[in-house]
Amino acid sequence: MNNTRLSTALHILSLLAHSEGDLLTSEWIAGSIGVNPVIVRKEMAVLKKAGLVESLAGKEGGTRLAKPAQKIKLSEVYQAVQQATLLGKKNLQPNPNCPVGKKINDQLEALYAEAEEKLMKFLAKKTLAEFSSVF
Amino acid sequence: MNNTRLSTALHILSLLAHSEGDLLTSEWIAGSIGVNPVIVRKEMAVLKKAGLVESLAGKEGGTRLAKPAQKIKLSEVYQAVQQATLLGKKNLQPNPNCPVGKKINDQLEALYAEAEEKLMKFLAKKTLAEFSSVF
DNA sequence: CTAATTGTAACAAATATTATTACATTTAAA
DNA sequence: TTTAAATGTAATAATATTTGTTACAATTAG
Repeated sequence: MNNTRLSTALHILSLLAHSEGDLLTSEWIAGSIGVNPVIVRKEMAVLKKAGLVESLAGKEGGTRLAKPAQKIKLSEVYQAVQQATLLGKKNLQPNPNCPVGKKINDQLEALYAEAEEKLMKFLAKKTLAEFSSVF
Repeated sequence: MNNTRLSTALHILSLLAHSEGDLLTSEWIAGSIGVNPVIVRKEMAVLKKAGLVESLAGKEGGTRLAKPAQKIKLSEVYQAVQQATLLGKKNLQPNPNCPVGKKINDQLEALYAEAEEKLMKFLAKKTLAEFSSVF
């Protein structure tokens, strides 16, 4: 995760959690994060697909949480934005004629999956409500 | 971690764990991984700094583990190769005039640090010996 | 109607990662 | 003592990923 996707998503969701159900525009949110509004809208598309937010188009439109902040687990947020695996890419071209090369990726996959599972359990214990309660 | 650094490091270390203390050359290791020998030597420099391997220069030179595979924890390997934080970068330019923007990075930092700590405890329970026992 | 907004595609710019070349240095062995 | 085989590392190039931008169609309240 050498990117800002999770940070951006949590920032967006924290703002929405504090908006009391009011619709916030991508432009307004972008101003708080310090990024381009299109970045926000793209991230919104991802959060929307995951059922975390809902948007209304058109004048006076905007976005709000699709369910209470108490019911949004941080694991859901992570899974929505996640692309690459937590611990990295596997090896791309291991040599199948080498006993290690032949099996390394299975072994890495197992390790990485287990690590990710542990992380999910950790994040599942935390809610957006808790995370954003300090603001 | 959208890179292959940990995978490469674990591949290298697994080969060394199976070499019975024999010195392996970066060229040979590179052939098993399927990357350029210089990539291996660069990663070696990192593992060496962490005290996990030792190298001998010159003809008939190469690299071997600096301590038994039973004593190398995967958390040590992770910490040696890690650059970015586990869950990503913080927001770069949050708006300090916004209550959320002002504190978001502290909050993200706390969350990310906790997640990383959990991961370290998980990886500290695993050794290179276990990881490479299947080869 | 009109103005404000979302949604998204297409493209550009910036950054990060991986690969390559080159060569100085080291060292065993012929 | 010379040579060949290594490491170590700097410099640079090539790729891939991430982030930013522009443009515009579609939607909708007023």
